[in-house]
Amino acid sequence: MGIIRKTESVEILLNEFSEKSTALSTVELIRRLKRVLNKTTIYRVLDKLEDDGVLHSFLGFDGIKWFAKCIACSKTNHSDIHPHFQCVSCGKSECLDLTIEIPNIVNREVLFSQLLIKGTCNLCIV
Amino acid sequence: MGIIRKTESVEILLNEFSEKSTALSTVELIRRLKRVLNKTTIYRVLDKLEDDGVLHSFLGFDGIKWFAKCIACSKTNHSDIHPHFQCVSCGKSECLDLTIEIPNIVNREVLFSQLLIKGTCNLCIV
DNA sequence: CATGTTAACGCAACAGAGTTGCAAATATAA
DNA sequence: TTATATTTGCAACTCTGTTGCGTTAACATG
Repeated sequence: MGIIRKTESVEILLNEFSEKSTALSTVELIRRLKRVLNKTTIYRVLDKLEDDGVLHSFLGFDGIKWFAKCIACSKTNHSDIHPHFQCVSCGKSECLDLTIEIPNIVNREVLFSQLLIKGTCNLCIV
Repeated sequence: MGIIRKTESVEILLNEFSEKSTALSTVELIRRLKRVLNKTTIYRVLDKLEDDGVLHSFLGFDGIKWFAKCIACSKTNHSDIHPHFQCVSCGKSECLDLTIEIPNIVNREVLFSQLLIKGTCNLCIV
């Protein structure tokens, strides 16, 4: 896979991620762009952007897929092993600038890990 | 919610978890028990067992829900904050007997966290 | 600039996990 | 044993995500 052509769809989607640095769910993107892009296109472009190391993805607590900009990833190495935070109040997800260390586990080879933290975000704490 | 009656459905489902201590996915349980229990019943009983602190759940990398026995949970306090491991080869998930410390995050209140580790399990490492 | 090739798109239909409403069955208390 | 309230099965549905295919458009080449 990988991005080959610079199409309008790619531009539109990348534009959504350029403004804020919070993560966006597929559901939210489909809702926002339903007048402009077909949902199939959205899913396909997101997958390609992830393959290219432009975006990374994770699953929220509800099983919905979220995407966010990659900071130091390449096509071959997705190095965004940071935790993600999901707010129980407003539902927003965001990347956390933290490094977590995954301990070695006996008899098992660790390939990847995902830490998802549920809580209340800075805007929802009254 | 919570378990009120000791029904046959509850017994059948608990029996599935009594033999081994690995986690079971809803999909696997529905497949195993399709002759005996309706899938709606399976979902409902699993939810109740979780509410009662008998089982706990987590989402696998594919977004499918997994359940496993609780060790030290009560109705009001689900204390199974341990990592879960999912094998990329055989697909099995299991609880890891590790304690991970979630760092405090500025301006955010942490309520719950889930660490999911993807890798190769002891049986699939050749 | 015109044209051919091939990737990307839109649409519709589909797939799979999980939910809901309701009538029938069953556990439990009286 | 009977009354009552919970639980179950069924069917239909919701929602996220995927697939096949004909059409559109990006881009390289001449």
